[in-house]
Amino acid sequence: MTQANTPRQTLTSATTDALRQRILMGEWPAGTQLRQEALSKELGVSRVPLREALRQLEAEGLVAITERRGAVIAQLSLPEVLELLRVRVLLECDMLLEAVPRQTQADLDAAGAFLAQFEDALHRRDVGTWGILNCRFHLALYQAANRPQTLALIEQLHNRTDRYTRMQILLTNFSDRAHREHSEMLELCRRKDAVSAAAFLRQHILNAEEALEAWHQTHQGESGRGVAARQA
Amino acid sequence: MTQANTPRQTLTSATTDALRQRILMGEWPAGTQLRQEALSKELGVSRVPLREALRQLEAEGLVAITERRGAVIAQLSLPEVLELLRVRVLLECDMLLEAVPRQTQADLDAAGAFLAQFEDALHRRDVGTWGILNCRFHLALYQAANRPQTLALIEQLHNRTDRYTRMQILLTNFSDRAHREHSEMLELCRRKDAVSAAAFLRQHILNAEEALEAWHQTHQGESGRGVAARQA
DNA sequence: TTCTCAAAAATTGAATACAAAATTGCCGAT
DNA sequence: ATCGGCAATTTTGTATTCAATTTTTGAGAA
Repeated sequence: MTQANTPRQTLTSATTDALRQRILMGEWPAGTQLRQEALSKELGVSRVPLREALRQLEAEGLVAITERRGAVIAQLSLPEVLELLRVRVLLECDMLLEAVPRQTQADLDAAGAFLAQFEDALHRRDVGTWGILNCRFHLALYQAANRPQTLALIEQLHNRTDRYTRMQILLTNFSDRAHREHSEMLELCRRKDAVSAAAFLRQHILNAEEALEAWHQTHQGESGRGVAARQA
Repeated sequence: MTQANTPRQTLTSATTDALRQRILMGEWPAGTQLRQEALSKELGVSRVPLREALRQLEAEGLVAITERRGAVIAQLSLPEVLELLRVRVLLECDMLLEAVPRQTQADLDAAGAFLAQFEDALHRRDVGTWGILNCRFHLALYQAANRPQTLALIEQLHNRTDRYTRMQILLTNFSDRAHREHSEMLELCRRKDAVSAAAFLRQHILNAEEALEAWHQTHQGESGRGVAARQA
């Protein structure tokens, strides 16, 4: 469609990106089997680049490959999600502390733009887009810290956890609260109050953590091993 | 050799493990081209599993794949190494604080065993083994925290950074100092002094960071873009 | 009916062969 | 000596084929 004849991007990379996008949009519930034959036919590629893409996504933690049993959408238990959220608290607070003093007007505007789109997706109840914008907003805030490696790590952590926080927020109608917290965080950044912003960010992630834990308490044993049973 | 006829492990996994091991042992300097044809022939596998292995190692940050130019051993600039070391400080200190109160005698003995092997490799000047044992020792200390996901993240960070800290320690003859610091850390864990142990760990990583930075100051412009020119 | 076990079907893993696209290096012309 | 272009190497992608393993199906027995 875009560049049928001259593939500037390798098929493997394009396949990886397409799959990652669709996984992040929540197209498949956790635990879904990804059949090589069916997927490769659907994407219009052969099995070789598809398998390379699956390997890459496995290393990113988005799919799980069991030998001779193929790939499934990665599934995290509640303790595992809590672990990763805790790592996010550590990394993101540290990043924000360094980013705030360096943030230019353009940085703040970029984050603000995501916040606006965010609100829009919220009203349309477009959960997939909502999750992706949530990640983009956070990353935009940390951009000014000028630490690309750490930023990439944080992005991967978001990719692995957003599925769960998103679901939690959808089911508990915490979307308004999350949006208000985001606005408040951006406002603190505008005021160059790095310490308060980091403290707020910490609480923001811990809130999601607690809500996820509480939801799991009341719904335990309802689904399989994983946190999420089905979605969308 | 071990199981020629019945490969319980798939070739892709075996290839990934073998390549990771050799990369961590420092067999190839950073930036080395990995030719698919040559490597697959050397490992006795076809190109398909080799390419899947390279994709996986790319996602782990050990090799870098440029489209249509193939794979090279990953190369980090000094700022990038410093970034990752800083992430390590955050994660490892947090882990150690949680691990120390839960450490059993068996945990401490396991770490101690690595320390002994460590000393041995040091006297043999076996830098590759030294680096791997360094990682194992650290991971053994965090085992009791019972946070497998975080542990896996820390292991990946070690895999990406050890090449550089190892080189720095080799070139500056800091190996004795590193060993003394490790012994001291283990002793603090034995005394259940988590706070001191974490503070010591923090300083331990920051020491490596500073030495790396100082070495780079005096040797700047000597090699290419990366921190390391050649090795072993 | 339900359970168990064996055969069949489906799926994954891997090798090989072949084609196409891009990069690299080399060679000659200006 | 530098620039442009051609050829060789290398990477990338597809198709085909086959082996090994898992999953499903189905028949027979309790």
